Amino acid sequence: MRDDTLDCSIQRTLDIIGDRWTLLILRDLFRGVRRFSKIQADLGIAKNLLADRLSALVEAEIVEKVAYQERPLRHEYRLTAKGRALSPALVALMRWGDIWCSGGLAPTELVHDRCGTRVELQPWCTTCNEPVDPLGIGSRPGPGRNREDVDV
Amino acid sequence: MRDDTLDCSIQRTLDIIGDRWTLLILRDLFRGVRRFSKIQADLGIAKNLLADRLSALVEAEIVEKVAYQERPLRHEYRLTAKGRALSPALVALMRWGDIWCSGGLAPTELVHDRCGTRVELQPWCTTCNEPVDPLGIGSRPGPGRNREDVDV
DNA sequence: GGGGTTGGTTGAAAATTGCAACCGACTCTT
DNA sequence: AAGAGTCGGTTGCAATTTTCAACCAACCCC
Repeated sequence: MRDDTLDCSIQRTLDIIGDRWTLLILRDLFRGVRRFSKIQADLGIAKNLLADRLSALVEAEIVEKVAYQERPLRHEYRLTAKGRALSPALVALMRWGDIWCSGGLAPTELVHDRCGTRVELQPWCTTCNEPVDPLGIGSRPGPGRNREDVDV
Repeated sequence: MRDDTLDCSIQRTLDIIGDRWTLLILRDLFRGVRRFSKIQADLGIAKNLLADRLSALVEAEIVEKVAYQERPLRHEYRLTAKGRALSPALVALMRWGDIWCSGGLAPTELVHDRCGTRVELQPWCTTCNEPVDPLGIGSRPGPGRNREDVDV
């Protein structure tokens, strides 16, 4: 569990969405809050920052700007497939908050349809076909590793 | 609106770990980089910020400070159970980066130490104690509050 | 005693964020 | 047709955070 200092997907991801507001903006988009003024009021974020973050998200193709009416031309922001793919990360952060910051009382629960109880995200070994303890996870260079230079 | 924001587990979580450095520090701890100077060199973070973040993490009981030698008394930082519970969130962020920021080719793969093969994140039902098909997941307001909601 | 390592602290500059005011295009009311 | 309101911003400035370099204290080894 020690070889990779350099070329890290967590780093790359956090470079894009790892500031104080972006994940909260994405949470609102997931929840269906898609308009500038609604997000701004919901989060209490400064308007200039929200404009910056949204245009960065559009540039990163995580979000797209779509007209929702013509006559006063107005746009809303929608998640792309790339943005929707962040769902597991938000779910994982939400579950952690439920358990460790809300006394275990979830504001919103994800449930197993069949039995009606909570679902978690669990590291899983596809070979052993069983859950993996976090401390039993190691890392190694993957196929996408090509650069050996710049430090994170 | 505002009250929902205050009551959201994602918000609570990001209040604690949602700055630019904290998740990267935790990534290093997961990877076994546990000493102040190693983390500092690895991330390139300013030393005063690293000290601040680490003490905030200790205060939040995500990390604990443990002596690793006596005679020059030195400490290292270790994840607590609460910290280790963030593993799924980090894995989710990493997998997203693998797929969307590295052309689908993971720079680093997570592997099961015991068998050496790849680890994925699996939705897991804590009641049935078995994996859940993503299509079998629903959501509902939890005991922490009821509002109209989310389909993350 | 000199030099090196570890784990920091301090203080000032630079960058980022928060805040309030303003704007343009449009609509709705009177 | 005037005036007020909404939406989605932009601008400029103050306040907060982050960065960077210097310094420090304890301890080790030579």
